[in-house]
Amino acid sequence: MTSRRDEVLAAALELLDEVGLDALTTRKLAEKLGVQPGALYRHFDSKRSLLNAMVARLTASDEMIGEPPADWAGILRYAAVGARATMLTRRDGARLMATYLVPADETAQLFWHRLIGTLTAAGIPESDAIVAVDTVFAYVNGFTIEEQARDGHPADPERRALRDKGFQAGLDLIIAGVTASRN
Amino acid sequence: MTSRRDEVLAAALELLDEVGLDALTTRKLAEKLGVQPGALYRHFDSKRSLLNAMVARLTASDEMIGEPPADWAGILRYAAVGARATMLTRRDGARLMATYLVPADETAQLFWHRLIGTLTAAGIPESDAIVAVDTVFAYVNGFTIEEQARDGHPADPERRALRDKGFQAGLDLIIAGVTASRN
DNA sequence: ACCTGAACACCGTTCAAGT
DNA sequence: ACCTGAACACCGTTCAAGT
Repeated sequence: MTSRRDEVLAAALELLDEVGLDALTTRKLAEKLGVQPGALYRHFDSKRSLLNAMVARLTASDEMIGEPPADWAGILRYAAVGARATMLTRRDGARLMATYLVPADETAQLFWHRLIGTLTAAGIPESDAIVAVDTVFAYVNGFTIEEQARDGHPADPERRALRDKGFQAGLDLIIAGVTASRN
Repeated sequence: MTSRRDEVLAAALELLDEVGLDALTTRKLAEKLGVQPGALYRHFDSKRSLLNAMVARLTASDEMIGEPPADWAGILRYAAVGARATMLTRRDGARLMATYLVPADETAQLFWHRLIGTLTAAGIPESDAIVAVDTVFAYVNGFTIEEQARDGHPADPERRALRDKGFQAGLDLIIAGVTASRN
């Protein structure tokens, strides 16, 4: 049931963890699959489309742990923590997702709209909700790209715990800003 | 008085604007300089060290326009706007700076410490000041990397004005969060 | 449907040798 | 001090041909 394309994708994600985004080459991927470099182009138009597919795969398997909270602040925090967790599942995951997430991605669009909807339903004006969501995700991207560049993969658990604390603190700051701007 | 090294650096920054970070190759740079590819290695150890030097050059010419404000919120805003302005001077400037800023860079270290000092002098506890500064710069990086990936270079003036407004709104949100967390 | 073989136009980097 | 010439081990991608 798993297509050859899916197997290639799985191998590509494994290779990403092994060598990192900058050293992820189509030729190494072909070697890992026991195949000639050109054979990959039966499954993907280009390296870029391969990387786009890897991102789609990551965001799709974006299983959130635990139940989503009911209040808007909890939901926003939950979404941010979930996005960061997805990025941290793979070496250079944040840079990969920031660079190769296709803007017209349905799942991402839907996700964004639902978040905005949640905040407006809680009484936040739509323009404020958009600013809040965009700010939070710019922060998540910036924070996690820098984190993975500095710490490598996998980061040792102590450093990870420290980064988690720093991330939460910044996230809380932004959420406090949203609350403050509401009055 | 300008060393050959400086000329190479200037050509590299020109080339960056012309082709973008991903297409910036040592061979194109050599051609632009009318020189064989190998000749560059008299001036730089590697492509990476070239890119590091380009970042250092950008951050050094980080002339701030106008006088810095006196209040901590103004100074934080001023620093964030200045960092973004520097990134926007070159195509892919944000990604370049996020990827190739050497962590031990003296200028960057000093800049960071002075900012923290300003906030603590204004009565903000040091741990809060660190969170505030780190959050703001993660935001600046994340926002501007995404902006340049989407808009290209140079961005047309209308889009730029729109991005500026969005950026300011997010920045104000974070600063409101710092203020709120102070009480 | 999937892969091979072979090629094409590129990369970053090294190093002896020239001026 | 700066550059040439030539090489080495790589890249992404195409395409006819095989099974």
